[in-house]
Amino acid sequence: MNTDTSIEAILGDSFGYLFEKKLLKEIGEVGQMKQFPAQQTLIHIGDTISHMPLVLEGSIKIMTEDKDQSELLLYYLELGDTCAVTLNCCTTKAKSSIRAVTETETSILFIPVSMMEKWMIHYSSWRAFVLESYNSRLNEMLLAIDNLVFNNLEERVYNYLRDKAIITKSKELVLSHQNIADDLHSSRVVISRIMKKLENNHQIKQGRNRVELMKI
DNA sequence: ACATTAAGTGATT
DNA sequence: AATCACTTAATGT
Repeated sequence: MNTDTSIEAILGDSFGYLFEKKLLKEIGEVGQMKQFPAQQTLIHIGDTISHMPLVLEGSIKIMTEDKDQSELLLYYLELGDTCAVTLNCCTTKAKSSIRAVTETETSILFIPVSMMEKWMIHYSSWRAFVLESYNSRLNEMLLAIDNLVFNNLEERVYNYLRDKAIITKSKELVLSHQNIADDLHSSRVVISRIMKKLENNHQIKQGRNRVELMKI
């Protein structure tokens, strides 16, 4: 899982159908593979980004943060994803406007910005990948905004739990009401009441620091 | 046994 | 829906 040969293997599996062999080889040569445990902050707001991440394993939570440290979840990055906001930061040398935290154990391949500019010019498959990725990130954000504006908190909480279950590939989640409140920019008390409701409607079962989804 | 942290509840805005 | 103040329950030392 951390030898050079398996970087190639993972690359082939995840991106083989996307990129030509020559580009895959360059990615393998230039990319730095790194592993992170769950719940590790990778990018703080205000950080300057020098490398672009390609997610090979696990998932990453992308969120905004305001002055009082309260957060709002924007979207998740999963296998084969890259961060659109980072793409922007890379090309314009701007500072990060988001925070990135690993949600599960994660393997990431870091690619220097200089390389990605070169590839944009020389590989149409790379260009297509970057544009596609930018597009799907934008769509996910639109969904998140839609959810935020048009759904009540109860639906937002349920959607949040469902998404989390999908990402961790488990119906049993380990998290506190406070965690949910932070991600959804709400308060613990309110979440507790909503969770009670969901439990009474047999949509979830819950205990201290754990939630089980009944349907998926 | 005691302290700490998570979750539940009624009242108020 | 948020905040406060307080209770109850679960866990760690």
